[in-house]
Amino acid sequence: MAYSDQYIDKLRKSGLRPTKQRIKICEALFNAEKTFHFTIKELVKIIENQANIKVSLATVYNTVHAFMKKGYLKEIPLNASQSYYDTNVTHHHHFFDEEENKLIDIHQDDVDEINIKRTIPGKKIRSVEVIAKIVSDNQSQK
Amino acid sequence: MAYSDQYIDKLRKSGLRPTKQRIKICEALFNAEKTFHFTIKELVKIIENQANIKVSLATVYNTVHAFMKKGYLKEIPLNASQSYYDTNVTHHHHFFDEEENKLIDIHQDDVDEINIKRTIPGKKIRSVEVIAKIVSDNQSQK
DNA sequence: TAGTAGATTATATTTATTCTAAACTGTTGA
DNA sequence: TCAACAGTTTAGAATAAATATAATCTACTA
Ligand SMILES: [Mn+2]
Ligand SMILES: [Mn+2]
Ligand SMILES: [Zn+2]
Ligand SMILES: [Zn+2]
Repeated sequence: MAYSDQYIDKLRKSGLRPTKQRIKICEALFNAEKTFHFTIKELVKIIENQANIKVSLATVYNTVHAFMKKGYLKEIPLNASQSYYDTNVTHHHHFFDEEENKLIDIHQDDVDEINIKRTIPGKKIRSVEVIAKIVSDNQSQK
Repeated sequence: MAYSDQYIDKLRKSGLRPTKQRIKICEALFNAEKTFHFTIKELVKIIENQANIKVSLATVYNTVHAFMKKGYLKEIPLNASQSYYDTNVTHHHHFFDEEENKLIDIHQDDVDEINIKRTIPGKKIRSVEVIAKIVSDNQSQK
């Protein structure tokens, strides 16, 4: 299993023991062709579908938090009651489709440099993220 | 009470009955010199401090939602477990101080126009908001 | 001023997330 | 090789924000 080995390495290098559960979660998150956005509930479903082993909910939460701390996942702020996570950890922005409750990546290059002409004394900016909320365009019917 | 009258008007014009509770909540939200950000828990505290009448938690939630629907409040997306609300309903951006868990307004004029060179077919942009996360700057000691 | 739609309230419920503490397992070094 | 142990998993309990319920109350109007 080439993938497993790769994840075992990744986990070991991160100081995380490569357990069955964590390797399974790595496969669910990082085997995908493309990066994607997910909630914990959705991730649990993905794991169940690819299931040969069972992973408890607490472990899913623990692992997602551990991976965030290591920089393998990002949390996306949305005005929802549940957290959204992103396997794309590069600096980028989002459309949020309010009707379908779906996040769409906007590549950094697709947004002109954001220049904030204001500073807070003693503080520095750690990240700058844009969320553009989108809805159906019904004007374009004519 | 000039303020009360003003809020009674505002509520009536919005099709909301001007109840004692709603007027009280208007006073808590809109008497302030400056706009501000709050959580439900904080709003409940503000009301309690200015208290002459009691307002139940359910009514606070109901009223905040009603005011949002009318455009008197905005919800601010943060990766927190509770919703933040804003009495500043103009288009603006935010610093989020991750250490103090505090939002700071950035006036629209303090951010250069945000140009997104990408569209989603059949969708239009409803809003574009920037969140800049800030942390203590310890490099600047020298 | 009575009737009614709308509003408030205490309380129960829902649901995402975190905590607990017992059982289990990957790692290490003797 | 394997015992020991720190790290991990787990079921289930706890927490807390938010919403639902349904009985009571009240602002409005005719
Ligand atoms: Mn979290
Ligand atoms: Mn809400
Ligand atoms: Zn993304
Ligand atoms: Zn604001």
